[in-house]
Order: sequence, then structure tokens, then C-alpha cells
Amino acid sequence: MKIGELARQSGLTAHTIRYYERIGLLPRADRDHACQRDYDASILTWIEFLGRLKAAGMPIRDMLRYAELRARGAATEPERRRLLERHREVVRTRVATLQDCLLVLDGKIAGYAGSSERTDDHDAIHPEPIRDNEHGANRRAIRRQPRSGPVGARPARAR
Amino acid sequence: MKIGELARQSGLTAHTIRYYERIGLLPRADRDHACQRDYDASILTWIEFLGRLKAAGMPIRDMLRYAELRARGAATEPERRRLLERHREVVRTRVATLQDCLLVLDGKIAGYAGSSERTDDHDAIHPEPIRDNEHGANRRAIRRQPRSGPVGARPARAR
DNA sequence: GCTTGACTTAGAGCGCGCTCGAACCCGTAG
DNA sequence: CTACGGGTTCGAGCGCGCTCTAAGTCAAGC
Repeated sequence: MKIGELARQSGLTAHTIRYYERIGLLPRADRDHACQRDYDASILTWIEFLGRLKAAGMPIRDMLRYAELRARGAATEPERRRLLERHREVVRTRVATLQDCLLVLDGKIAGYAGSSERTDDHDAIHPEPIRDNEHGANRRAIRRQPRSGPVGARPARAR
Repeated sequence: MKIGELARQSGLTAHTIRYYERIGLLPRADRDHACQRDYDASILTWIEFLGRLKAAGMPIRDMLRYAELRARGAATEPERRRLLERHREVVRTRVATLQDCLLVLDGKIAGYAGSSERTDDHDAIHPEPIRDNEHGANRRAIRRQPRSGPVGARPARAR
């Protein structure tokens, strides 16, 4: 299968497939006589799985880590497992956050009762402080040091 | 309240607060005698709500739309309501997707049974095709034309 | 008077995940 | 022989949401 066909079947673009190969998410493809990528259908399974991880909000660097472990063979299974378990927690947290937000939205929408009437000030529904969870935590972990910082609330932000 | 204090109380950085003002998410702040921003505590309520929308994954341009409507007064309530309702659907979809992914992760993790044994090939669990929903749909809607382009499949890309 | 520290602006830079353009190569059909 | 519909590489560009720097102003405390 050539790259165009794989693109069609996987739902990625050829550009993206090459990009994924470049960064190591996909294995270096075999080439045909004319040095064009020639894929085995089995790659679809892997792409499918990557799609799942992506849909689950896993950052590419983690998928990369998984891909590397996978390439290193069966000995890495416990670690792969831990990786997935860790991400499962992230997803659970995210689901919880979103459900929380759904409640807020519901409340807010209910505030805009019938379709008009009432003035502008139902702009204050917040069951509990938000304090920007998870992706914050993820992102920040990568970033530069906390400039020792201005006190209170902020340090909590993982920055 | 000056910007530093607001930063502390809101959990945003002063940089971010200015940025939000610049793009219109926050109203232009009043200034004190020295032209420094001087906030009323009530702004916290709005920031809190923005935080909610953000946690709900609403893109800034939609928050912006909401902010603009809000600034235009009570007459825009029905539209604000619709905006929130629309986003509520997005969030619901997202929750469903994530829950789906949780199942996949569970299955996958279960596949890495005890902690070792078994070879490398439980890399194929996918209840149903993914076909990259929602954010895809969102993003793409914004982008350039299909450039009439190189044929077939690509234009069709709901992607 | 001088230092300190919080503020001001404009604008550049970054991390992420693609996405695209340019210039070129190949094989097949007409 | 030529056109064309694929493919190739390299590297630049983009959209998002910040994040930071530089250079300057100001007020309070020593």
C-alpha cells in the first residue's frame, strides 16, 4: 500500500503520515523499487491505536515514549502499562472536570430562562473555585523554573 | 485592586490578564492616577466564569463572542444562551469520546495482564473506528479552501 | 537623592501539532 | 515523447494560547 492509499484508509493526510514517521510515531516505512513508502496493512492497527491515544488527549511526546517502548520489545510491557495507567488517570480527571463544567453550563443556561426577560447579571455561577487543573500540570512540568515567585495561589500552579 | 493582586486572586498571571484585556476577553480596566489598572473585585466573577469556559474547552474566539454579546447588554441573552447550549453539546460529545477512550485504555491495560508474560501483539483493540470527531470538525471549518486539489478522497475529508 | 519593586507598553518568542509549498523524481497512458 | 498523477525531501508557516523581554514610569522607604 502506498502512502496515498494509507492516508485514505487511516484518515490521516500523507503529510501527517510522513510527519509521524519523521518524529518516530510511525516506524520507518519499507520502500518499493522506486523508494516510495510501501505499507503493510498492519500499520493501520497501530495508527488506529495512536488515534485513540490522541482522542484521549495524550500528548505526542507520551505517544512517542510508548512507541519507543513498544519498539524495544516485550520487556517494556510493564512500563507501557504504567504509561497507560497514568494516562487513564489523566483522562478520568478530565472527564470529571468536564462533567463539572457541564453542571455550570446547565446552571448558566437555566439562568437565561425562557428566552428573554431578566437583566444582565446572572454571571456568577461557580460551585467551587476552578484552579486550572491537569493540562496545566502537564504543560507546566515541562517549562522553565518558577522565578521563585510572587507568593500564594501561584506557586500551586505547578509552574 | 492592582493587577498583581488580581493575578494572585484569580490564578492568572499579570501577563495573561493584560493579554486577555488586549484581545477583548476582559473589559478595558479603569486606571488610577498613575495610569495603572485598578480593578473592582467584581471582575473576579467574570474571570472565574471564563476559567470555566476554558476548562470546558471553549476556544478563546467563542469566549470572545460571548464577551462581546455580554457587553452589548441584555438583548443578546438569547444568543448567549444558544452559544452556551452549543458548547454544552460539544462538551457532552467530548465526555462521550473520552469515556470511550477509557474503555479502550482499560482493555489495553488488561491486555498487559499480570505484569509480564505474553508477547508484543496486543496492539489491536478498537471497538469501532475513530474518525477523529469534533475538534477536527471545529478546526477544519476555519481553514482554507480545499484548493480544488489533487483529486478524490481529500475534498471529502470531513476530517 | 537613591533604590526597590510593582507597574506600563510593544512586540518577539514558544510549544504544540500539524500543514503546506517548492522543487524534484517516477511510471504509465495516450 | 509528453503529460499527469502519484510519490519524494526539506524546511517554512500557521493557529492557538499564552509567556516573556526590554525599556521605561512611578511611589514609597531608607
